[in-house]
Amino acid sequence: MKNFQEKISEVVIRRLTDYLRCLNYVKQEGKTLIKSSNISTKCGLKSSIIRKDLARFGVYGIKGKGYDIDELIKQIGKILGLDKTKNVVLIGAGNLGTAIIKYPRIKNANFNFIAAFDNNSDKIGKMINDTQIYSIDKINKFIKKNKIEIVLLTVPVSETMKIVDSLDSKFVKGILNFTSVILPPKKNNIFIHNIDLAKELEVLSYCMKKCTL
Amino acid sequence: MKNFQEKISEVVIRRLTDYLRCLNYVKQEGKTLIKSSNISTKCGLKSSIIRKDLARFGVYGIKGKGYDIDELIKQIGKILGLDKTKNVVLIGAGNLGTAIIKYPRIKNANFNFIAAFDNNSDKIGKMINDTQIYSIDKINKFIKKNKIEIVLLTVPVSETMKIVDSLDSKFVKGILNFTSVILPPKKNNIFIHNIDLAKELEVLSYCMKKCTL
DNA sequence: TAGATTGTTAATCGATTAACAATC
DNA sequence: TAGATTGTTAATCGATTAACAATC
Repeated sequence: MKNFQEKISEVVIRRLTDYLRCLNYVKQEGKTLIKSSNISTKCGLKSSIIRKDLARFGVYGIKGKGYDIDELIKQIGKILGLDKTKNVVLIGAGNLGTAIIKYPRIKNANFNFIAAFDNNSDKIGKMINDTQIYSIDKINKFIKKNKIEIVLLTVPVSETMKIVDSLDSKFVKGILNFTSVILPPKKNNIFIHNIDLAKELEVLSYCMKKCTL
Repeated sequence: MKNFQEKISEVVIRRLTDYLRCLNYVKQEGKTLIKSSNISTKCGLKSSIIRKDLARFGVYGIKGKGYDIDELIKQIGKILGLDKTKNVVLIGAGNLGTAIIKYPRIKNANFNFIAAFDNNSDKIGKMINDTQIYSIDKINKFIKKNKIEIVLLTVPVSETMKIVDSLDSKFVKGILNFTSVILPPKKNNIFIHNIDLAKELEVLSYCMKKCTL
């Protein structure tokens, strides 16, 4: 794999995750080689951009044959940083938080929920799958002890800012924010990605409308 | 507003939803005018692209002053098709489905969950907020009667394909798919948007990694 | 009028595509 | 070797930006 300094845009990374999903699917069918044109059909992209994306990271196939599926999965995983298990914690063990912990694909992607936090005393001490719920007071102690870099935020709007500002940025490097509060892309040197469920509904709505114009 | 035939890309629409969120926020503060440079700071974009996006839809401001906030909210809402309340139904009243119905911003965006469907007899007949849960057997009858165009899908992986294929495409025009199953962007003439929670975690993970290279 | 911010242009930048020589 | 698919180029396409004349 190339030791790239080149700037890679987020769209490329998003495509890479699509390739990975496609590859895992095809692997299950028992195949060992895959053509770029095959990934192309499954992902709804042109085959040339797939070859280009891969070559950009120094990932190559076999001319006349295609790509080795296992090798490709391994390489893309490495690019995305999925080769090592990452411990993450969840703050807010409500419906959304519970759903995320149970979300099937997250475990496959090598993310491990080692703890959840909530301020509801009825929930503290309980489990969601294999993940225990702790009091939110313990959050920074836990983060420090376990060197947690990624936090998923699924708390009510009213709690969001307070919690974000309280997180120890010596350890936390990324927040996935599912609350309706729009946070800046970077704060206290922590990367923040906002996921806005309403936005997706708005975009879908527009796409449907555009079609009938 | 311009009667555009021009092709608008999805990135523009996503920005528009950001503007809308920003505008609603600023409106609460009691302001009536907003400068593009102001939206720009809040959304992390260049001011020129904001003016360009708006002008593309024939939405104009006042030179030397800025944009009228109320007018802008109205116009963007119209572009996105949020001016009329849209009835939507949810299939799968588990944790994720429940969380989505309770998601605060969705109501503001003029989407109305008029029903939820599930196959668990313990849930059927119960309510989530103001939304009643019905047996999934009744889904197509309900869709037909209420002319439902948008379906949110939060069912287990194993159920997904069966349900998608069963939906009456004479009425349903869009599916927001939260399951881990990746569906094609269009099927039976229904627009499908996939929301993959694991993907977002992968992308965040890469962004963090890139930064420390 | 003077000051400010828009609307629009032209330049730049980056991403996608088609095509084909290279080669398994 | 013949057939197939890659890796890469050059062309195209579209999106972003800086700059400034227009004008409230």
